[in-house]
This record gives sequence, structure tokens and C-alpha cells, in this order.
Amino acid sequence: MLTGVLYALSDPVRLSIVKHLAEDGGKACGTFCLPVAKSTASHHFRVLREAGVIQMRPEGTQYITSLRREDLDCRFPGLLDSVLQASGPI
Amino acid sequence: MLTGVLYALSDPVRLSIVKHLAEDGGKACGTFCLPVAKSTASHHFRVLREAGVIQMRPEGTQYITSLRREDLDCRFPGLLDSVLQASGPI
DNA sequence: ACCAATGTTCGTATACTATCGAACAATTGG
DNA sequence: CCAATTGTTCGATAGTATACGAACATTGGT
Repeated sequence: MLTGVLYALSDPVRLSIVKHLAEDGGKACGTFCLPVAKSTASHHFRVLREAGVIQMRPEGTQYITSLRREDLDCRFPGLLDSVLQASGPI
Repeated sequence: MLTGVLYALSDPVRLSIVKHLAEDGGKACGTFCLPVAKSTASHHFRVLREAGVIQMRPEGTQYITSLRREDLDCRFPGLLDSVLQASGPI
């Protein structure tokens, strides 16, 4: 759902996650240096995942997180790019 | 703020308002046939206005509402267009 | 087997959002 | 001046979001 994606991207913490992923590709959850507790971070990752913005695959004790760029570009062409461009550098 | 715009657009009622405005240009608040009470509609118009998505100018007893397309396209190039395209027809 | 590392889940507290109806303000028209 | 129209504001309420710490599960290494 479009509104779900927009909502997921409307939180500063989650937008920061997406920006880092757009820059760096796949990363483990713990490598984001987020200004919240890890339980809160886990919540934000879930919101992004359930909105279809990211995917997470387990690898050892950690989860490698990555953007679902192709899916997003297919469902909502240009949206992610414009958001990333508008959000500026990290 | 980008997150403010994304948040404003993440509500179905508000997105519907924006879609109608993109289609029809300036309209009075009462002409949107929204599925909420007018006090609630007024709240949604305010959220959109404060996020910089729309502008409202008084004209008689009503407010003519319109998209701030140029401002948005300048601040967040491509964003509104991709959202409108992704949101489909009214 | 045990311990450390990584996230998730749970319970909870706080804050914000969407919603409504009622009351109010401003303007237009009779 | 009075009434109708249009939208805002206020107060209340129910639901949802964000945040945290504590406890738990899973995996990998010692």
C-alpha cells in the first residue's frame, strides 16, 4: 500500500535507516548507530519490512538488511529515488 | 520538512484530497465529499497546509484550496508526481 | 557445555492522531 | 438586521505510535 510506504518513510529514524541502506547496501541491524534502544530499532525495522521497504535475511546471529529497490521501483516508480534525493546526504 | 510531507501524504483521507486537487485545481473545502465530519476534514486540511502541501485562500465564506506544486517540486523534485502516479486514478 | 553477540518479544508508560459533536467566527444574501 | 453557509476551534475519547528495559531465543565461538 502506498500510504503504508509513505508512513514508513515519514519517521526520521526509519528514513535514516533507508538512507544508510541506499548508500551502503546490505547491513546488519546493529551497524546503524541509531539514537534509540535496540528494541525500538527492532520495531522500526519491522515497520519498514511490513511496508515492503526493506527485507531482512538471517545470517549467523544477525540479520542482513537491504532495500527492496526493484519491488519499490516497480510498484511506485520514482518514489524512492525522489525521497532519497530530497532527504539529502547522510 | 520531508518527513512532514511524507506523513501528511500517508493518510488515505489526505491523499485523497491531494489527488482531487491534482486533478481539478483549486476547490473549496466543502466540495471534496470526504468520509469524515467537517471538523475532522478541517484537521486534515491543516495538516496538509502546515506540511506545505496545500495552500488555502479565503473567498467569501469558503476557502479555496490548491496544491503548492511549484514549491513542492522545487523542494522535493519528483516526489509529488511519483506519489500521484503511484496512487492511481481517483 | 558455556558464554557472548545479535535481535525479537513482551509489558508498560507516555505521547500523539483521528474522530466526533457542539459551539464559535466570518461572510454573504435577503 | 437576521438567517444561512462555510469552515475553524474546543473538548472529549478511542486507538495507535514510540519509547524503554527486561526477558527470551538463536547462533557462533571457546
